[in-house]
Amino acid sequence: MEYNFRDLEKKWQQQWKAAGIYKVSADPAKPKCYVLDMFPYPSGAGLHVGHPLGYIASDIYSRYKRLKGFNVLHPMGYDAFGLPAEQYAIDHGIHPAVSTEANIANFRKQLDNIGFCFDWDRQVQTSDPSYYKWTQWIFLQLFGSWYDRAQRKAVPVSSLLEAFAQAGNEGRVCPGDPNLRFSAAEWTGFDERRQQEILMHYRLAYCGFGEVNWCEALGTVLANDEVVNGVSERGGYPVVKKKLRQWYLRITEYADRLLEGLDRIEFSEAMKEMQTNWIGKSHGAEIEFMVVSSELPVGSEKDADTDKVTADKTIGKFFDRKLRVYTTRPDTIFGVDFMVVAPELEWIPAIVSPEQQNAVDEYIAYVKSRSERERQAEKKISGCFTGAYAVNPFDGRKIPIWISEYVLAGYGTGAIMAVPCGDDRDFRFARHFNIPITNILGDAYNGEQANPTKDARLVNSGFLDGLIMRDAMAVVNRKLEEMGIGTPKVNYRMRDAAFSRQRYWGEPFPIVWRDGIAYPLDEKDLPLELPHVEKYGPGPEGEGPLANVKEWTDKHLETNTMPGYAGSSWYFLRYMDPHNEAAFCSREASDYWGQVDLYIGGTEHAVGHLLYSRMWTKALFDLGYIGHDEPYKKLVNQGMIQGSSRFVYRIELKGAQGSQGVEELSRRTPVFISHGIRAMEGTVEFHELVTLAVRNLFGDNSIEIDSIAISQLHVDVNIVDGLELNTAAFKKWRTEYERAEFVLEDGKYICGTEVEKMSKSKFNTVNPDDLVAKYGADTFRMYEMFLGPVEQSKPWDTKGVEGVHRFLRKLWRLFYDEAKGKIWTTDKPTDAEWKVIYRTVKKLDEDTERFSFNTGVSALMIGVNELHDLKCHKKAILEKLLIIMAPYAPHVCEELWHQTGNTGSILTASYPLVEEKYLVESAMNYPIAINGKTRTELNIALDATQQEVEEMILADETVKKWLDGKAPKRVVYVKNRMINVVL
RNA sequence: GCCCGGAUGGCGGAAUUGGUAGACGCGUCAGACUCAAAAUCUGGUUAUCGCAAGGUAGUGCAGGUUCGAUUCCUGUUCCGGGCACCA
Repeated sequence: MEYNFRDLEKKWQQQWKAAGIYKVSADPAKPKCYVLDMFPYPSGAGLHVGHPLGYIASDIYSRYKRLKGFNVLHPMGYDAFGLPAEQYAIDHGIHPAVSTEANIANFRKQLDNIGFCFDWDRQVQTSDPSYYKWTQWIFLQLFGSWYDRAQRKAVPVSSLLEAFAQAGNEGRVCPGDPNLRFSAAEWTGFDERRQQEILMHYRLAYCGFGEVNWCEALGTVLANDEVVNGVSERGGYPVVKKKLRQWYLRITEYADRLLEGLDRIEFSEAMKEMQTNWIGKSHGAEIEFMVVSSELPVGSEKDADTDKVTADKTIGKFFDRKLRVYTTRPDTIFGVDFMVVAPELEWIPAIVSPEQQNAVDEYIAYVKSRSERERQAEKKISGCFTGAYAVNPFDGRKIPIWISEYVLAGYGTGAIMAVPCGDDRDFRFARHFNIPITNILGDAYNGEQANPTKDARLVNSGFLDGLIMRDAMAVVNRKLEEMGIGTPKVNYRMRDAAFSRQRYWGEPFPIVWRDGIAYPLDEKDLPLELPHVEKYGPGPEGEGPLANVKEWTDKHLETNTMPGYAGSSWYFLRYMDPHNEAAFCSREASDYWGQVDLYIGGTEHAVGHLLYSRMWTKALFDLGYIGHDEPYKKLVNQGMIQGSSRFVYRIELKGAQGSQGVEELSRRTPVFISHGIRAMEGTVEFHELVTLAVRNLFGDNSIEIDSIAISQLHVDVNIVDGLELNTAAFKKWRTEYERAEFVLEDGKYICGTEVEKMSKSKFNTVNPDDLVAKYGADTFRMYEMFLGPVEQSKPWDTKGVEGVHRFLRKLWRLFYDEAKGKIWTTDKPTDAEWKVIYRTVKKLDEDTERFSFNTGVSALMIGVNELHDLKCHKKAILEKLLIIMAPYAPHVCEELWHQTGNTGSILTASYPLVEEKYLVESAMNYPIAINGKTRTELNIALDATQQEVEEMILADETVKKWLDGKAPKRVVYVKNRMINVVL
């Protein structure tokens, strides 16, 4: 009986399906375990070998936990709304719902091939109205709530209405407009419009205005992804910033709780750091400066009594507009040499001097064409003086106000005070524009480099002179507050999340507009279904495609749709109760399943999905809909499987005088040169070699080549073996290469190679289906795990898959022999055999528990090898092996489980317990190092004392040789580890 | 530019807490079986010097801490991911 993986895998997949063995339901008698994958976006390209990496890991863990007696929830679904399907629709006229369905069917087929234990009855699909009904419903909860800073939680907006009517907004700072104050009487006096406007400034989901990438030529808003080098990816048209009405989520209100929550969840330190940096909490001060139109004469600037500047109308005028800056270093205020303001702030024109007008206009136009990324990544320093000055409130010094692209309007107040002696970027800016630098650091500043220290003693700093900078902060802050021109402030780098898209393929907002006021739809009107359209082009004025739908606009429905992350912000809850028509998830279900115990997915979601879903969870918790406020207990980040691209090199020839036909020839007959030959490009040998080869190819010795151009082309990795191109397959790959000729090295065509993102356009994708067909699902699963740690990124290489396949056959041969047939027995195992199996059980248990699947596979290989060496074919031993291996290779283990006379699925077996008595050792081979370098080994009892060890060591020949008659300085003896002799 | 990772033989990787660097697998070399091939089995395989015993170097690079560093610290190079409308 042989290992016929194709038949047995198919057989078990069918039987498992028929038996509904992966169906799971809440069972209070068992401990629960919720294992979740980041659900895929069903792209048209299908699944490539990178996708299943995380799925296999989670599948193994789920099966493992199930064997350990847990009730395991392990669902799967599709994140089905998104831009690619819409773009495909625009290009091909196929409705996104249609292409998405087809893609999902394909994904499902591919996933099923691999033998996952998903409970498909719980599948969710974000684009399904029965699902997005609840996305809309949650949106309405966010719209209907505000964040009460006093209680530190979200509460219904209705609570505001009562409070406002009684006490105005006293004690309820308006997050959207912090300076807003009104009394109860004022509130009741406001009309509906004003009241709604104010409420909007409180809501967790609110409407505001924001800048988008606007492409006039395409008449549409573009994603950052679709903008390359400042122009549209499609067509290369100019892209500018445009202000549009947008929806936002007030995630900034949750900033502190998102930070604190990190202490209670198991994310990697790197992930926590990324989220922490993204939230970017900083302590500092907001300071207000007077703005003046021209320089004040030296010596007249300060009023000695108040330390304030008084206006002198003859030499310049003060503007009404004050300059507010946010700084984390108020202690450096005497070192401020210039101010920098974000170029897009709308009040800039009001302060620009006539002389600077043109320069400023030009600069603003330039910045408008630049993306935020470009602005921050730019190494070249740019900026423009406005002609206006701020006035230092303490010494009256006039400070030039500049605009520069590196300051962003969205952060802090959109303006900074620049202290060149203490900040590197400010320093370089000052140097570049020849702005004089004030030294407030004394010796700590060398004039060559900024010094960002907080520990220097301040000089040139008026009333702060002599103070250590870190101590000076509180002093300045107190003074600023006294003078009423500054307040200590906690700032966050994180901005509110833009929550609307001018697109078709997303969830419609359950919002209707009346007289410019947004009203929520009634819950009973959900879902608000996406209308069917024939055309997917944008609407007028940068609106989404829904603005073209008459029935939609007639009802004054919101024409924006929700972004891709809306559906993924709560899907983990829907899995718990996927068919509930009365609620997004019953409290009973969410209380039972609770947090996701293990979440597996890529780091690319570090600051997007993983923050949004945490916020939604917190909001739902605050409102009492669920009982936990962090969605994920533990997160494991799978590495990205990159593609290993292969290249061929086509040459284009220019003939010398008398060989004009060569160009034509090389156009008609594509000639490819091997990688090693290309590497010689530019040398005389190269030219000669190619000439010779071309003469041979075309049978014409008179050919003279003038110049050779080489173009590098991606070639399908699947027709390359290692680096060697299968030239016959290459000719069949594309009709234009049918007549291709090759210039080989050592008789082979060697391809160039590069590690890149796996993508269809780079022809470096490897389809799991092909591997499963060739080696079986079990081999594929184990091979993906064996590649390396799940967390690590690596380029895909199919090369080692044979080894894993061989291992599975070797396992099979423990049970069946090709010639003899059945060889497994019911004999009683020896101690040595027990030792092997228990050691394997123990190691695999530890490895699986810590997600070290690659070493887990290795442990299984070692176990099987050792059992082979022992010629162990005993059922009692092998059965245990099958159980622990079943999570990794479920099909073959299930088959052998039944072959050895077991009834019932191996899935329901229970995990073997280790009998430690077989593993106890009394001695070990200690490595003996001399000065840290291992020189020999000695077998020493584990309970040996320091003295016994020293005696043994000193008697050893090798040690004696190294000691050379001298006594050792020291003998380091670490029990169970090693012994080091220090000379 | 900013934030976060990573770098170990020809290749993927192992070394879980600072304690034998290279487990396991691929590839490759030699051998066994075979008419032959496949499959399978046995042995070698970091480099270098040496017949060997054994020595020397060695975990991207340069330093440091330590009896001992792939592991900790400082600096640096290259590669990957993210940077707010791809998902």
